[in-house]
Amino acid sequence: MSEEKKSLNFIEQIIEDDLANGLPKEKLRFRFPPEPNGYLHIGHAASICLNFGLGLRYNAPVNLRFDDTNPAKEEQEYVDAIKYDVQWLGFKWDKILFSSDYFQQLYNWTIELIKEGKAYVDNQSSEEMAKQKGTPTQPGINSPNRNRSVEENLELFLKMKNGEFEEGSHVLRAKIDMEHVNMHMRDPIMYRILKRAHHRTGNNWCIYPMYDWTHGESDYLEQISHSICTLEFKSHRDLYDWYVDQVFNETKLALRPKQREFARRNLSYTVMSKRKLLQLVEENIVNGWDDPRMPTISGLRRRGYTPSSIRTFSDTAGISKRDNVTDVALLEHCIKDDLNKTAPRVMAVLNPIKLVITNYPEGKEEWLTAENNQEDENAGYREVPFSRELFIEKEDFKEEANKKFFRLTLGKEVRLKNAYIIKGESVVKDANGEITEIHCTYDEDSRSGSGTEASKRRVKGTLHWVSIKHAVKAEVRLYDRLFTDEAPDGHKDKDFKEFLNPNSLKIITAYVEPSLKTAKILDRFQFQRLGYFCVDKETNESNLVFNRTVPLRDSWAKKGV
RNA sequence: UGACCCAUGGUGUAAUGGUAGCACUCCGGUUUUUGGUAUCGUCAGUCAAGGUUCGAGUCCUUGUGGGUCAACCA
Repeated sequence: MSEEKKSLNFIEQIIEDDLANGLPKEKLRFRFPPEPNGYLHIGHAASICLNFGLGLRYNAPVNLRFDDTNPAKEEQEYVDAIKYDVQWLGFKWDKILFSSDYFQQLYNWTIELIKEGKAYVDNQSSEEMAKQKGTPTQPGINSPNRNRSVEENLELFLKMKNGEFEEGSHVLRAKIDMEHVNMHMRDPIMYRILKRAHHRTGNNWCIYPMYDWTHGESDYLEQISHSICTLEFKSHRDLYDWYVDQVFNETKLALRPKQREFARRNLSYTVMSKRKLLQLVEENIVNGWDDPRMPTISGLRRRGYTPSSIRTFSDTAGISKRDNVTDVALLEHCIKDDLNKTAPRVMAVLNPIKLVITNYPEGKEEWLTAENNQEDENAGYREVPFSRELFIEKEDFKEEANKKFFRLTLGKEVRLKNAYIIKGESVVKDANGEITEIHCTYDEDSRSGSGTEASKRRVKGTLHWVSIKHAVKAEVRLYDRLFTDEAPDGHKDKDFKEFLNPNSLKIITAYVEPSLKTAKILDRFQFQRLGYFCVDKETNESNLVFNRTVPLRDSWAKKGV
């Protein structure tokens, strides 16, 4: 066997270079650092698969670290959901950690920085400070408070910490360079006053460190070798490095973490920003974070996506540094490919019309053997009931049709899947001319698997069906893309909600074979000839609910039009 | 009137100075008791102009296009 040479992505190349330049392999360590202010989505999955994938590849630990420095937005509910999603995706973290674990250490370091004259308290309004900050093309000017004495800074900062000042009245700033070409280096804020309870530290603190002053230091404390984030943090890298430099102590913690950036993953026909997803939830445009139309991990799960399909998608899409919009067709391909191999086949009729087999004895019923999954030889068989009156799909019958219509018409034969060959004979119509029943006859010797000559006859079409007497009613939710535009938030002068698809959810009543009575929440099936479906969490004793994960490819419908 | 990042088929990615490849999508053929799957095939790409080199998608220069940066958010 020749080993396949898999090309490295640019992050792996950076790591390989570092290893080649002397970084010991045992020092490799990664982290996935979500802020617990919302649910994880398919874009996060890219980051999760990247970081945990690196951990697997190099046999290195990966921490799950919650970046929880803003109590105004963060909640325990999100922490729990994120933990669940990461493990559901199939990854194991080394340690579960919180930036808030480092508040005291951060505070201690801050005192040192103030003593070294590298940080100062500023009590100007945010408007004043913004004015002094300059613009990307114009340098800023120094704050009048920039040269407070160390003693005064220490005293003011202590008062900030002790809650003696109002929110917004004072901040602590790093003293770097107001003329720096990088805006982030113009005396960035390190601490602000927030008189709010934190979901973990309660009311212990009323000053909270900012992201930049927390992230690199957390990486450093955890000795993360490669801190991988998205592109918009690129310009934060100078600050990241500056902060790490301030506390770096080779004898205590020898490894200096390295921030590297990759492009976030976008998906066509949806939005990925947490703010916009939150808006969809709060305005009840969708039914919660786990609405099956949402690109969240929980939404995809409820829709019927498997962890493996999401991992395959992330790996296949890859990573790079350029803006991208990945075609949702790739995601759909990944789930279809997975489910094709694993999902049991069943019969369900979504749009029923009655079919009567006139030469089949009234009152007779047979239990026919059906293969669960011809792609999986271990999947076995089940029994499905057959009788004189069945439901088939309305679309599977036409009174008259051309040669390309491989379904039931008057005078022609088709096979009923797992059952008999039938021939269309006549129709019954109501006063409006609508067909209410189709009458047909069956060939008694043609039963599937019976081995008779008649059973081996080839007919052009095969239809799925359910026995009316035995069928189980089920609610089926048919989903379409949430937006009608490939990039709903890619239009400068239009709100993304203008592109909402009014038909993204259609609820119907369907009839399914009785074996489905015992289906459990999250069980996935292929409704033959229709698509993949998954049992919804709202299923109960009296109401069986299915979500359509994705339809089967339909090359007939495409040509049909 | 700045700095930084990016530019390969419709989409996403690979080629580490040496045959532009893979996957998805689209389209067509074969097989099929799912118009599914499988399988075979077609179409389709290096932003532009210069330069270096025996040789450039790759290196250099200039241009063009896109993105990021001025929250007491992360």
